Amino acid sequence: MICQNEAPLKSHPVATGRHPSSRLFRKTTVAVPREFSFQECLKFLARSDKERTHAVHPECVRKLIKIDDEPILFELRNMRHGFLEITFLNRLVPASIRSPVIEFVNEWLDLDTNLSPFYRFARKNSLLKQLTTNHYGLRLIKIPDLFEALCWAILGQQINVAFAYTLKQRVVENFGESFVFESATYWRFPTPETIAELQPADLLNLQFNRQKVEYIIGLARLMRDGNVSKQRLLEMSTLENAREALLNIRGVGPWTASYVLMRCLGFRSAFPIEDIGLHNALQRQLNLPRKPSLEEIRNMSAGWGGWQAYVAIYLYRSLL
DNA sequence: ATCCAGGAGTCCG
DNA sequence: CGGACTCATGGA
Repeated sequence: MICQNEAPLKSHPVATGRHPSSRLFRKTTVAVPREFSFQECLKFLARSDKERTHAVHPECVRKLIKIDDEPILFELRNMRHGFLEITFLNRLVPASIRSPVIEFVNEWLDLDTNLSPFYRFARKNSLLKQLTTNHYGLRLIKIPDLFEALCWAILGQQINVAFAYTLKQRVVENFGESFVFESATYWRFPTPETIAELQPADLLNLQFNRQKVEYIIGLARLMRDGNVSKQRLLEMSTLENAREALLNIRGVGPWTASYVLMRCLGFRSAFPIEDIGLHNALQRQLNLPRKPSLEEIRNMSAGWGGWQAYVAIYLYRSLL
């Protein structure tokens, strides 16, 4: 019931008002690329029932974002025939908001990437062949918010993922911004400005250890003060330069840097090779008696044709 | 109970 | 520079 349309709606985009400049939209559409499966993306997004920065339902996903300092709650669903439908739930929006939302969706689900070369490449490699067959159409699902991506990686260091989601849920519900719609609450990850002002005890109470508290508050201050920004990282010409900049952040080591290069900054050749979850996934996919060594993985991944980040996402997916 | 978990910083030689 | 130690708690 949550995902049903409330009222009959005209074909998209639904506009009101007489003048083009004042048109308001309730819905819009996004074209999807080849090699795309909305259900595979939903499955990935639904990994944890403790995730609060989006809400997955059987046929759709809802997310709260902010555009021009305005909260925008939208719903994404499959339309078939190569389109996704975006419904603006909390208000009608002008084109000046519709465009950035479409842009956000494109980035979130990595819709601008042509996966045909990857899928052709994968046919020649038994591991990649089985991953792309089993999870056809899965995209590199991003965490577009740099602060959220870095915090999520830091939270995930050296603890099991289930507990990491518990910690993330607590941070979001204690310090994030929320919006209530139809008696459900939707959340945004807290801003650096908010976290930068916290006392260590605020996070220790949520069962963070002292290291993570120090890392996350320090990171929040760096970002609040403009010393670290997504734009600056994206302006760096190469993966190596962005990686160096990330490694300068206290609490960000090789794994976290690669993870964020992949999940937030969209570098398709980034690969968090130290990731225990990926080691387990590789062991299972390759039927190995033990986890592969770093050197074995380095050798394998060197042959993944610049699609390492996609391989990582498909490997994570294989664990669900 | 015991071991592991989608690591990173520090210290030591 | 490479290796050992510490952090610190939930899940299985």
